[in-house]
Amino acid sequence: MTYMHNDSTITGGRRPPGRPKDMAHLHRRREDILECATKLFASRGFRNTDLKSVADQLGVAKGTIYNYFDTKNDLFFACLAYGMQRMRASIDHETADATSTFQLLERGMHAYFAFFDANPEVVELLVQERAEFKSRETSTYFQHVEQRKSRWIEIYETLRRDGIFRDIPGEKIFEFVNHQVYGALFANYFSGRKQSLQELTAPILDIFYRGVLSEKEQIQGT
Amino acid sequence: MTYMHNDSTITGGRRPPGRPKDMAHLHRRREDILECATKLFASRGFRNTDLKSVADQLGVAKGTIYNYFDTKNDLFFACLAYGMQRMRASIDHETADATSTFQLLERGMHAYFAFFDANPEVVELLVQERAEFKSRETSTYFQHVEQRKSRWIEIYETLRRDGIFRDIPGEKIFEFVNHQVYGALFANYFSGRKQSLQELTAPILDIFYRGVLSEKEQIQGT
Amino acid sequence: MTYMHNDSTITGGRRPPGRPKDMAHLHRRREDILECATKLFASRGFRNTDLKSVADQLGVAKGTIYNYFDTKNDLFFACLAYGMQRMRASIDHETADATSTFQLLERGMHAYFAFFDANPEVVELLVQERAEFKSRETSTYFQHVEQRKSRWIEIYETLRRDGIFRDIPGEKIFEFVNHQVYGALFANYFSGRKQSLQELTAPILDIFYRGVLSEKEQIQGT
Amino acid sequence: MTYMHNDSTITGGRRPPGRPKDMAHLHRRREDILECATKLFASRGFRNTDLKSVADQLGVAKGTIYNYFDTKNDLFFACLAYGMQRMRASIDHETADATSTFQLLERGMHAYFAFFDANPEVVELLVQERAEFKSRETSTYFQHVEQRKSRWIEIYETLRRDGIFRDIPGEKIFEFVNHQVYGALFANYFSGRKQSLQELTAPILDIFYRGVLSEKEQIQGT
DNA sequence: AATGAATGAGTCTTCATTCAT
DNA sequence: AATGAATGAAGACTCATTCAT
Repeated sequence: MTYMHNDSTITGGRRPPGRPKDMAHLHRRREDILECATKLFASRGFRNTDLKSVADQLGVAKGTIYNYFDTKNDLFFACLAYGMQRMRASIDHETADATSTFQLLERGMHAYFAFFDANPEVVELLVQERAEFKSRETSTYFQHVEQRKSRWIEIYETLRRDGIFRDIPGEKIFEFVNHQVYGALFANYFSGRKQSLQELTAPILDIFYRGVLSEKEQIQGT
Repeated sequence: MTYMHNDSTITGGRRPPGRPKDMAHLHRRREDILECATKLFASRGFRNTDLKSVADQLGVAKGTIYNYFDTKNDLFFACLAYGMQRMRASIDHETADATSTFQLLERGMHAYFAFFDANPEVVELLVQERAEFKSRETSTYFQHVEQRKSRWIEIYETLRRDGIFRDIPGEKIFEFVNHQVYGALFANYFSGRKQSLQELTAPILDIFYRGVLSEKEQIQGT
Repeated sequence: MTYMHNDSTITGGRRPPGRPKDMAHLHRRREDILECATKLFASRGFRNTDLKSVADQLGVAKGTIYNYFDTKNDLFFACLAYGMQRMRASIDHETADATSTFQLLERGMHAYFAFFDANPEVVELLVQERAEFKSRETSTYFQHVEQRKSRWIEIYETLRRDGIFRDIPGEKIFEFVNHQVYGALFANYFSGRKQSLQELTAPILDIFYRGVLSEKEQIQGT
Repeated sequence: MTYMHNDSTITGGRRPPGRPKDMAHLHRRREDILECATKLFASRGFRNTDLKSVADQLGVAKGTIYNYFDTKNDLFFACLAYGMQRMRASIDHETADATSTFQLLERGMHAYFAFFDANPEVVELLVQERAEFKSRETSTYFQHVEQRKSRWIEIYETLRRDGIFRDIPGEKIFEFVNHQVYGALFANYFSGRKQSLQELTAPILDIFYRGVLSEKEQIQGT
């Protein structure tokens, strides 16, 4: 049942003339193109990838890609959006049933790292975006960050009010965490070492919660 | 037209007899090209910057650039090296007379941030490098990081041995700090907000040393 | 969506039994395509009109057009032929019952101008033909002219023999008239002024018959 | 003396560095391109001429053309302007020392026809312009016509005031003449017959001045 | 050393045409 | 008969690089 015919026996109306559209096929092909293009953009860079090579890789003609995306730029932005959407879905899914704030933070960070461990191309796409499209005021990634920002700040402020966190503005904490995961992400893929990010979750949270100073020093430092 | 320097103000002395072979001029022009190219590569991106525009901006012919650099790629890598060299010099200068480990860490981070506050183009160059030259195994920046790595790890290990730092491997700490400053750097310039990085030094170190948990919580957590 | 005609209003009668083989529909659709294509070719130019836009305008798929015309070129030539045929029909109709030579000339010129006042697209088609299909030895329009030529020359020769026209070869007169109407036609539409051509009939004939010189001068000039 | 060096012995100033510009060469090459492109645009049509073929014909690389003209459209308009400029120069030259109005009219018409006899490509360019660039409100040719219009109308009005021409508005006469020459021009080249236009001058003026009706008829018609 | 005209390989994009359904 | 996704040849334009002067 891969075909989605207009079933005249159900609609009772007249069947439109001509070959019916195979929506499933269209949708699948669109995603094939996105996935293939994402991989090539990521591995060679946006400017070093010509659509001919995307088409070749897919086993279709160059013109076919233009049936799905108007320009090379459009295709790129669609890849970006597709990647970010998958990232959000992945994180949301993993954090959906967290029962405590600490669990939420841990699962969120873990899901974030896990996603990029599994989809390193998406990081490359973010880099490509900033490299090629300087005119765009904010990057796609930061639009995502801004969306989540207030929610996290609220969480941190609550922990602070409850005496669980020290007296540090929620925004500062957010920034700290944000920089840490962002730095881990980019450092890892920029450096060319393809080590696991997920494993960083525990050590990061340890230092984040307790700092590096020994108990003795912390007391003295007060 | 800014490249017509009065060389005597630089050499300060009389011209030697015979054919001058004006090395100062050559050197100065080389740097002019590097600075101009850096700005353009940073603001428009490597691929969106053609050498004609670099030449125009300098008030020089395109061919002249080829007298100083063999290819566009070479020019780019020279810009990168020039930027990194200035970064190293700047940090080294600021940290030269630190009297304690804590001071070294603070001054180092501050100098690092201060440099990029003053030279944001260099960050862009690092991004451009990863975007365009995927083949290069490690980025210029990470070559720098690797150079300094062992020195910092040693410092952290000493602090750990002396009971000043908790029992965390020096490498983990190094990674944490590294990710933090790297994340701050990129997050700031990627996001398009051109806020000051220097101001981050204190809050970062505060959390880095003491963590976010309140005293009460830290004891309970033990 | 204007192509869905109620065929019964055209045939006026009941559908014959058996497979209808709806010829009227086919014929009507062919003309719809011709009219739509004519308009687009005329307003955008042959090369700037893609068949997709013709199909879109008709509310039909691109492939449908290929059921009626083999190639884009064929479609264009069919538009041209359709326009010329309508022109001939229009002129023939208007001049059918002329009772004198002078009336024939006047009505013919008027009908000619009236047709192009009402169907300016046809002029554009003639221009497009010469612009794109240089290889064709003679243009469609001149095939038409050649057809009528001998008839007019005969008329002019008769008037000359009868002493009504001066002693000028019929061919020269034909050429003069031809150039005048042709020039008026193109000048008008090329210039972008969409003024009425019909109104030119009287002033043209006046000068054509009597010249511009005053009586006194004509006598002197003899 | 084909080179135009900056002669330091004359200017007394410093010679600018680098290879001096050879203005004569640049100018000559520009014209070579214009002439070659004009011929190809005229013989194949604008859309059927790719710049590669222009370059090949000239024995230069495609890129060279782009050093002289920014786009294919620009090149086309430059060809058009170049042709019109030569036309104006030619007519002006031939009519410069006309001693009477009649002589001016005759020489003007003759020069006009002679130019297009010698440069039929220019007509084709005018056709191409209307075929491809419909958006342009008025064609290059009609801009020329408008420029000359008032001058001719004045001449016709004077002849009318002096009783040499009949009582016909100068504008009507201008239009008549304009249509006649324009029609002759286009009819000739559209028809594919490459007959001489110059020879039309006399018969045209004959009918224009005296009309086709015999003396007898003219008197009766009054 | 400096100049800048010339080069031509490399790419994006368009669109007439085909054909399976 | 109608549909519209797929095709791929064609062509405009860019720009790093060369080299004669």
